[in-house]
Amino acid sequence: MKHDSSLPELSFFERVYQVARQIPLGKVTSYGAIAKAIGSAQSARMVGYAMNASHALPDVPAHRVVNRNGLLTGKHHFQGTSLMQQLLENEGITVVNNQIVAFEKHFWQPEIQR
DNA sequence: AAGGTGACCGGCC
DNA sequence: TGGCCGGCCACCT
Repeated sequence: MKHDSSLPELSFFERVYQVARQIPLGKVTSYGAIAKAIGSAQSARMVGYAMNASHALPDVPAHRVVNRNGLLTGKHHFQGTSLMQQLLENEGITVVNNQIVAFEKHFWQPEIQR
């Protein structure tokens, strides 16, 4: 039978964006943490892919997503050579050699989505 | 239309 | 210390 009252499932990308939009100003998280939060812990790579596609979307703070070591691995996907770093520094985060200083202190742990 | 390719991560030498 | 590998899955030829 048709029990089709279920809501349309959000796509993988949409779930990524849903989490990313929650990252508070002045905080950062990692690709892997987002992957885990949407129940797809081993798909960190796809999170990176999704961030790449988030370019045009409003309210997706892609600059607040870095790799597990606090390295700005996505910086080359922003315009200019240091835009990502500057956006972060505007929010009070210090970056040296593409690495966030006191990373743990700024890390924001996404809540598990359900 | 099948296969290569990632803004990754954890595990393993 | 550093490199490789497998897993994941949407895009792009």
